[in-house]
Amino acid sequence: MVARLLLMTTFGQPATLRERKKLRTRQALVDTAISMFSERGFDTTPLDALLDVVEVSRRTFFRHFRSKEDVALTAVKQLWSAYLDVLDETEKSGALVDVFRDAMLATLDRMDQDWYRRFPATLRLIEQSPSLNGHSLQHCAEIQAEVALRLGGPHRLELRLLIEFFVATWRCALDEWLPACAPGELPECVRRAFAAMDDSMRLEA
Amino acid sequence: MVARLLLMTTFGQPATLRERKKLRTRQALVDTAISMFSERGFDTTPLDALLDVVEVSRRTFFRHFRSKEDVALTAVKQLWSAYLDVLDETEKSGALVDVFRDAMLATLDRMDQDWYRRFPATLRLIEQSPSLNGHSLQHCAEIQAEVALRLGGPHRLELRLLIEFFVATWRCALDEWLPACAPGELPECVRRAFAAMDDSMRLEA
DNA sequence: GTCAGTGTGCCACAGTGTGGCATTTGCTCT
DNA sequence: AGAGCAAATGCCACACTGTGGCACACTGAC
Repeated sequence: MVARLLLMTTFGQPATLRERKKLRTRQALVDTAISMFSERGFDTTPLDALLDVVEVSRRTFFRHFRSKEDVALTAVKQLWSAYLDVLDETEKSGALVDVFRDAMLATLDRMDQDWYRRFPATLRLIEQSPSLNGHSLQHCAEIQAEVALRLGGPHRLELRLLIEFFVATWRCALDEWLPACAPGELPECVRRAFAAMDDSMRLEA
Repeated sequence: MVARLLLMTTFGQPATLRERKKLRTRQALVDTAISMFSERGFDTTPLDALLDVVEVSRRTFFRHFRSKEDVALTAVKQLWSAYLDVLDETEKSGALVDVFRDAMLATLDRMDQDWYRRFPATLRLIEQSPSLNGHSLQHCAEIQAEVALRLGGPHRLELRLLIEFFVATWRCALDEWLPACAPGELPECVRRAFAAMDDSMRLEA
């Protein structure tokens, strides 16, 4: 059992037929969701419409995803999950801001082409739907707590602040990137945003 | 008509009986909501339970508040509304971070005793319920956009960053304050958090 | 082949939020 | 004071999301 789990997580393909089938329906749900929500709007597309297309019962959907928002935000969650992985592998030395920034750049480098197709669409959905925005922000908060844990507990005020600043800067970078959404330009947007942090603290009225 | 509106907004008491009555039921909803949610939990308290106690129909409730979360977050919204007022009255000079911080200190000084009773309870509700947390974060985002508007448009990357940092710092200050929640200590928490901003940027691994 | 485990479908239900329409209640003008 | 008007409210029905219970089907192990 342990060996099979390792097989699944190390290479992309799960060993058993059952698990592959499960992943197929999951993937179908994610893909169809993104495309239907993008076309008809998130709030104005009932979940049942998605389920009819994918031919999956509501009960099954909610065994795969916690909510309608959850399936729409899959790309975002994948990014942060990968980010935590990168952070675990990174040896931290020097300024923590740079560690956070470089880990994000490394993460962006890892994401595949399929992700770069879904992620901008997801950002547009978030922009358009308050409900998605709320869930997205809340997920960011959970990630922040996770990052704080990995760096020695949330007790230090300065550390908590820095992590908040990091995520805030990342969101600003996304806003700069969103209009064009050229995959190659995202790292540059991230670098620009992080470079602007110091100046922003010194802004005069 | 205009005169009456001015009367209402300038002094706390609206002129007409109708408007006072409206405010009474609104206030009853807010008070009862905070107390019921605090006692029985936000997610585990059906809206109908609240409506039965206040003796208000669902239809009426949703003419006063946009959602169940909305009524629970009244204290938070009051704070930010007052903050925007203070910001409008303030003449901005010197470092913008200080302007933001001082405006918040001035706002805290303005809030009345009733607010200081409800606000900590609201924070605990937010901490406990993911749904409330999401709505609260989204409201913060709306306020950020509003602040950016009042300072010359959201186009400047540095300005957007600074506003994000300000709100993030405020949230950290709240986290420091939350355990004790002594009204007099909140300004001190705010000052400490803002004082820690620079150090946080220089944190080493 | 049998049997356990698990993913799934179906049904019913609770809870939130909205639209339409009638009713009441406060306000205004004569 | 009384009639008319506008606003607030109540009531009913409905759409949508999310959950619990139970039965069925399929996969994998013995």
